Amino acid sequence: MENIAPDKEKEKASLNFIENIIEEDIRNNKNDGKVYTRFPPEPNGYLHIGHAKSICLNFGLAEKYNGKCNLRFDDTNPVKEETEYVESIMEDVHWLGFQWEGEPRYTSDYFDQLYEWAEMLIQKGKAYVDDQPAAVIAAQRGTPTSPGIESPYRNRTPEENLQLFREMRDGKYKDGEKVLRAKIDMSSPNMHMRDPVMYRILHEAHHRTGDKWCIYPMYDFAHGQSDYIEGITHSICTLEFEVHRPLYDWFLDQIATGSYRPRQIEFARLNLSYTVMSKRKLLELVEKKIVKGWDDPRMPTISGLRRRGYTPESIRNFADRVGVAKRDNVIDVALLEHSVREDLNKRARRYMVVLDPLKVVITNYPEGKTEMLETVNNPEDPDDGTREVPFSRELYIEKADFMENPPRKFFRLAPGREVRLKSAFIIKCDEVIKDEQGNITELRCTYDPETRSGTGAQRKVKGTLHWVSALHALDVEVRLYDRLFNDPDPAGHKDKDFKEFLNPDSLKVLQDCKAEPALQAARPGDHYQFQRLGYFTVDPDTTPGHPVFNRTVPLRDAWARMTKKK
RNA sequence: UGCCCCGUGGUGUAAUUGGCAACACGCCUGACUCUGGAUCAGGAAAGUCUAGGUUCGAGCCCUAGCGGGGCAGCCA
Repeated sequence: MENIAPDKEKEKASLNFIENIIEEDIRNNKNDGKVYTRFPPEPNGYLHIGHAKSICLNFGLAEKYNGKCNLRFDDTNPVKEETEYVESIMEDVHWLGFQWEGEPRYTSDYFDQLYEWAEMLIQKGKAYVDDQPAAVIAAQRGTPTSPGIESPYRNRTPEENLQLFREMRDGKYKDGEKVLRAKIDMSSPNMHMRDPVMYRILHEAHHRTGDKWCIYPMYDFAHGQSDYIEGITHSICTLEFEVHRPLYDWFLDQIATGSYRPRQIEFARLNLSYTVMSKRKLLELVEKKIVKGWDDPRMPTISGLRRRGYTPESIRNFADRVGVAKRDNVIDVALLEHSVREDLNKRARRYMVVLDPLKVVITNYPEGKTEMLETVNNPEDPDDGTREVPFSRELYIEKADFMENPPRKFFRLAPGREVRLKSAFIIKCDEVIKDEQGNITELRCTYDPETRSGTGAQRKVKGTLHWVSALHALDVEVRLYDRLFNDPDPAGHKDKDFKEFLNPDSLKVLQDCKAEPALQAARPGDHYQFQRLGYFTVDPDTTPGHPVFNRTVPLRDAWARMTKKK
């Protein structure tokens, strides 16, 4: 009775600060105790791992609290937005494993309503049309440490404002000639309250509304209202919007009729070491052809990670582990890498592929003979069965698995030494063949027929190598990726451009790799572990006669760590 | 020299809301292994930015500093 499972009690995981807020809101029956979130990207670029954190957060919270989550495209700026991006965003959210409530929403769907609210504010004397150019308005806004001054147009009558605003809408003015501003407080300590712009003139076709509008609402006059229209209860965004919150609330107070209010909550965006995360910088990498596209496997975009071989599960686990808080952070890429290894270790089949081949001839093995050896598909998953791999007289092993003068603790092949060939036999190196320049071109070995795998052979050797039968080998291309930047924080240097830290060796293409024949069946998106090397996935560049693999992440490598230390 | 936010091992996140710092990654040992992977066992690593205060007791509360970040788009 005294020691009954105290552990079970502790199992309730601790909550992050947003969950604490939500649970308190539920306890207080705020907004009828409902939880409704949304993921609101602007369709002006591809989603990256930072968005993945936000997606997991918003959709995850909805799931956890039996709520709903919308996907909403925040498309208030037609000059930057495109349908291409809308599509990639939907694909990425789905791929991560989430389904939004109903149809995707668009802020542009609310343009009529927003316009009505704008007229309402004008009539209430809380908004006015300003004729001044942008530079003048900016100057009048003051600075963070000094108050602004009021526009000479600030006290136009509602009637005049209404007429001017309608003329703006009707296309009577050119871009920049007039704006609609909220009449709040030019001396507010919060810059965003100094009569913020609500509408600007933009004679620009919108990807959804076409030419219907030539005035478009600003973010601040659209976001909270969109939340309100959709019944969002918890509007989660990143820290830089913290100072916008009073304005978010101010606009809502102008338009809301009942007691329902969405609540904005800010959290710290994700930063990853050895990469950049801003859309602007990622765009630059794409436009300057430093990478091959948004889905280049070196990019931190969701599409890049997908092509690199990351799984949705691994990214969701990563997002969980990263946590949610308000302090600035830089997550070690090692955590992301750990998340894929963990996932793929359980699921990926093991295959043998030699990246940098060295020929081995088994001199005591009959010429022309082939035997099929059974091997386990995945030792972590006994249900995944076995397959056969062909063995013959001539094989390839990894160049790095042989050394003529091996250091201590080198468990691989060397003159006179023995190793086990995975799922096959123990072989011994008898002779090293070299060309005139002294390069090793071939190894002559003998095998011990008594040591065939699976026969209960008792002999043990320290090393086990992967190998491929030369006769049966499939030629494949393998792309090895490394971090895109050499610096942990490439964007964090005051007077240096982030591109100065590009890693020149971030991509290495190997053309003559030798794979076991079973890999013939590999299809784009399949995940494999190449025995002793790492996890690899099939690239969409694959064509029938030419398989292409991307290395997702290498295996942890104790030997590499040992040698690096020296 | 205004306003807002933040400050816990190398990194990130916790600490039953005031009870004497935990989890994960990374790192180091060792065991095991037909992957130098995985797994298993163990270890080093913060005394919670600083200084005061309240309290029997403070990472949690108060005060003052210090440090980091954000805010002056007709971007989001």
